[in-house]
Amino acid sequence: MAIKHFVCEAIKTGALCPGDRLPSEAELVARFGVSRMTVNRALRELQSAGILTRRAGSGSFVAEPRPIGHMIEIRNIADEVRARGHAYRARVVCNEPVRATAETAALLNVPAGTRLFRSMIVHHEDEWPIQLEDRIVLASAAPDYGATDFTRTTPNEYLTRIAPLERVEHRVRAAMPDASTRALLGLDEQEPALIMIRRTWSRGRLVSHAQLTHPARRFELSASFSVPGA
Amino acid sequence: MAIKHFVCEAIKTGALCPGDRLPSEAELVARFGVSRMTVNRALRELQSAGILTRRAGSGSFVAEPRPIGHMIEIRNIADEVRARGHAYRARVVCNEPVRATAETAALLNVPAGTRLFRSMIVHHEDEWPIQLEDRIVLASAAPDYGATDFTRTTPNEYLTRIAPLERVEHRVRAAMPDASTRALLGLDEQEPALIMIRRTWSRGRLVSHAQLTHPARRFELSASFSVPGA
DNA sequence: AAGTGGTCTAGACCACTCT
DNA sequence: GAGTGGTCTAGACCACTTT
Repeated sequence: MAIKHFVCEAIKTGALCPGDRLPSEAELVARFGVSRMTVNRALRELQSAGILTRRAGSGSFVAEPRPIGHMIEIRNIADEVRARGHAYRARVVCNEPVRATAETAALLNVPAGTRLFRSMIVHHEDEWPIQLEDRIVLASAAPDYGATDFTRTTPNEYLTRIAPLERVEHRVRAAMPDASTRALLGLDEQEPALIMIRRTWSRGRLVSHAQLTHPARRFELSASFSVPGA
Repeated sequence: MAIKHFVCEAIKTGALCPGDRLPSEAELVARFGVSRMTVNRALRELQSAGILTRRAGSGSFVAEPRPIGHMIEIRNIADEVRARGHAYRARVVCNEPVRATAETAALLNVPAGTRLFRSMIVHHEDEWPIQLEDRIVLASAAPDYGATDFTRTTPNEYLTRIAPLERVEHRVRAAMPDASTRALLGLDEQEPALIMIRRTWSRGRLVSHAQLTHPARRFELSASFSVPGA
């Protein structure tokens, strides 16, 4: 439908930004020469897709960037910690431009030698390490990644802000961490870790690969959802 | 809206079952005394919610039981194994009626003494144990649970068939398994396990609590989703 | 008071499926 | 060919928000 396409394109190209008001139904009726029911349906469907918010008496607005967390509640770890009433602190072990090696190239599905950033960050809850984040990022998709202060903003926050998130994939497994990981997370020798591989796509490209290692004792991944319509 | 409510109630009460045909739009127009656009919108919204499937020229039908797996792909373990081209086999360690103890009562949020079923099943992929399923089920919600042959159908399959699934919750963590679990899964002493707690609700009640233990080496939980509209 | 979206009506034309 | 859903029109009344 022409109207949905028009609105989606305007959002993609940036002509319409989150919070912006759309033309009213009446204006779109005039502009596209269709009936109001048609305009109304188009906008209603975009609303139910989470792309617009609408308020009777007020107008239709481009929705804020989508909340990812509905399905797998791995949101912003800093917010999560603070929501529990604890202090959040991050220690940036490294954050530097690198060239893709054979292994990292395979992880991001790019040629060896591609410019990447590699960061390792230990996230703390009240001084307790709760996550080691080992991430590689496509430099062309996030040119300022290396200059970002990740004690103030998390990589995930940064990436979702600069690049529209299209797809996320999580894989979770348990493993015994290696010695250096144990040291960074302050783990006992016998303690297993919950490892999540999180890959994100933007503008059709796989842009980031993160390995998130958690002490098993101090972490649980949860997902909960209702069956729609039931 | 009256029509959506009518259809949903008919499905909930069992008057309409998956695969059944609904009255045509014209019939609903006559029955409810509303215009066809109203009927059409109601049915279209139920379709987009995944409750109906519709085919032009043919009719509207109650959709098959919903695919749970979109968000967390823990589907039917038997199908998963077979999809990998391997043989699936289940060993039922126990499956018996029990009364809720203090602990199991707390897990299902029922009074102690409530009638339950308790089953323990080891799922195998080509003779390799890949999951220990330790489950308790509300007997009043699944009266035939104890008489079901779980070498032929999985508990999850059985439960989703007899009770409309309303809500699922998953919690995942890593842990070192105890000795009896190690024995059932054939694990080494040092091997961590990925433990998923899966709780399911039906008709407003928490009906099942399952602890699924997986050898970490042989298992990965994955979830992948696209951002709608992006 | 003017403008907005929310909802509904009565009618129309079409492509498709079923027989 | 009869019946189905897919889509659209032109008009209406309402509750709400904004000014």
